[in-house]
Amino acid sequence: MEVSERGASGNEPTIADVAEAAKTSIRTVSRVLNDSPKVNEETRERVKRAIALLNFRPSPRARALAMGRSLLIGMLHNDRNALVLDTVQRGIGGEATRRGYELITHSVDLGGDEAIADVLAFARRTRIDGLVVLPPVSGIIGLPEALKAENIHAVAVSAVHLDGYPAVVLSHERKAAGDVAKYLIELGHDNIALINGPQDMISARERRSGFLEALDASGITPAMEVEGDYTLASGRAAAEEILSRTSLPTAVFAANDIMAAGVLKIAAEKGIRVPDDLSVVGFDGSVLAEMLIPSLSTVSRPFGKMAELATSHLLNLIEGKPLKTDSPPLGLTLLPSRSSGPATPKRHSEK
Amino acid sequence: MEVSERGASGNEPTIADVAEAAKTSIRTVSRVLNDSPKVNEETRERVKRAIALLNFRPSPRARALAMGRSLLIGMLHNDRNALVLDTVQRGIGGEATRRGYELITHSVDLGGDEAIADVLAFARRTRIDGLVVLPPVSGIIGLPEALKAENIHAVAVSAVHLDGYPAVVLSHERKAAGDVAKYLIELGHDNIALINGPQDMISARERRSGFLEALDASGITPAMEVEGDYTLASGRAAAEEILSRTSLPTAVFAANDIMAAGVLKIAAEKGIRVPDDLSVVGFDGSVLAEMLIPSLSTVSRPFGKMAELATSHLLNLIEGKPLKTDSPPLGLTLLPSRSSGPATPKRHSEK
DNA sequence: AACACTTGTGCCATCGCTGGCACAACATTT
DNA sequence: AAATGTTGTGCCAGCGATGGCACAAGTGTT
Repeated sequence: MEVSERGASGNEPTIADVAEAAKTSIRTVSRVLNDSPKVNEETRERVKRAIALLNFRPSPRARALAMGRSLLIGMLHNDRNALVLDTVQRGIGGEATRRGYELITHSVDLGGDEAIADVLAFARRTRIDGLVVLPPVSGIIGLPEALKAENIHAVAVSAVHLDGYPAVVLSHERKAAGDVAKYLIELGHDNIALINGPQDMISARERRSGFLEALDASGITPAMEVEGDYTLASGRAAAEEILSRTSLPTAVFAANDIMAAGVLKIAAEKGIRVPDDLSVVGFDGSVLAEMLIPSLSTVSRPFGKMAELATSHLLNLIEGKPLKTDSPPLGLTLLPSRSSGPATPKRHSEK
Repeated sequence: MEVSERGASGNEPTIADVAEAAKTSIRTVSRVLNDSPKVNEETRERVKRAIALLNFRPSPRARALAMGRSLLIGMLHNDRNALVLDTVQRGIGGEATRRGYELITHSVDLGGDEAIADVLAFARRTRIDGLVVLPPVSGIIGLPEALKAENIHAVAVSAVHLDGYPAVVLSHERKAAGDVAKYLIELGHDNIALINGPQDMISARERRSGFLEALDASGITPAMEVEGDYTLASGRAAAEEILSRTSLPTAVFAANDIMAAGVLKIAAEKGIRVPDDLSVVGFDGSVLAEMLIPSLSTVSRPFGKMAELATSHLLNLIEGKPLKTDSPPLGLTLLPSRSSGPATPKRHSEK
């Protein structure tokens, strides 16, 4: 009776109210909520009607406390430019919600040993059940071990397989970068400059070596290599360096779209026509690509799908279900656009 | 004793372990955790040492259950504000964490009546203590009333005061749009086209009327107005329409940076030089602005600060503290760049 | 010396749910 | 007819914290 009074007092209905309304016990209602098979069909229906009638939703906090889990997962990211964050967050959040979890995001400042401590503090404070680790955070060395030591489930998205994580959703950036090289070679380019990403990041190294290997397979040596840090300023600086020489390359591959944007800017300033005098290809497939002039040829990555897949793995891990990592790897796609074209002989060329 | 055994078994320490280690009661430890004044200084120190020794962190779930709150706040995002998501999330998350809350994100699809139902379902499901509502979601009509009916605290960020929300952090977009108009007028422009945002959105209406009022104050009538929907495609379409006429405007004001990017693209295609033949100004101050060619003149908004302020208000509301809405409104800043310049007489002009 | 405060502390119930176990009711085997 | 499943159901004890209340000890008042 006290129970019914509480329920009627304007607060949220509780499982006890449902039990009373369905004329059964709290335990049975709980079984219905958790899809336990040991419930009579008729009883189950009665309970479901009561739930619908009262518009009852179980308290996640109480469930979490009783189950010894938080029903919360975390996501680690670092994307100051936020070109993909929304998409990724939708992917993770959607899958999490579907399976009864909620998402807490945490942005990590890279660099320094503090990053790991920061992540651990976040995980302990929130008591999340698991963590989806996105690039470039997944590249932090020692993080999977630190997480394992604290018994925190984690699944990573990365360009290469990472030891330490129980599951990694791979983004075959090496291959995709090779595809870019082949594409440029087919267009007749053999005088190609690279603007690499920071080489302490795994994905940046992959993009570089994939590109170089493909060049090498055609017997081509890059005209020049410059390292940037994925920012616009570094793309501009690299382009200044590359485009100030007397002998210009006919193509530039920048390891991300933002640096490619820098190249386009410098080329425009110097009166170098893209793609007539210079082909430019980026990497990321970000929303930026089609906003640039000319539209940037780039490689699109299915971030959303990858994030969703990683989340699915993570939840299986948390719930002790088999990981089924047999799903085919998601491919990256070269999206040729207006910033790249056939190589043409130039005034400056030796030949 | 059972308690200590449990504590020693490798699990997280609980408040009972701390109480035992500090040779006091659970209740007193709880008081220390909650900064209750009724604790002897010496006892408090002893408890604090025990907490540090055991590396104890109270379980948010258990606290939440006992306090009848979730200690969670929600944030609604949408792909329309994808470019600022990271900044906004940092602002909200930082303030929330500082005050003992965590942030749960939820993406909302605009359009349709489902949006409101979706938000309510999210709020009920998660039992969040409050909601920070950002544009464009804050523009949904009827949302504050729906939230109030469900007793969900909410604070909005918006371009205009919104009835229904107990607190609104204002972004003076009307004034800022007026500043853009004055800026263009000072540069000598009097033949100006507008690409407005979708007029069912409050901020888009504010930007439009602020701009038009300032033009009017100088006795200028816009050469043309086209409505877009804040996407690149709509910016392109609008630009096609505006720049295909025989008499070109000398300046275009696009209601957001993405549409302005579309204008730059069409202008480039048509051989219209920016800023020599045409000045272009956007709105948002997004990362995009400096990546475009030429760098886009735009209006920057302090999203991060606004989000943080909104969060602070929200938490005060939740905790029953006074709202102190006396803080000075945060200003938007016109950032002139390379895409705008003095008006010059043109071949096509009548004059 | 008796009374009323103030200050600090601890016991117990409670938040809303799940897990373990007992057990009633009925069907199936020996 | 007794022994043994098989289902479905309910009771009770947690999960880890907070809130209300009682109360011991120290201080100040008549």
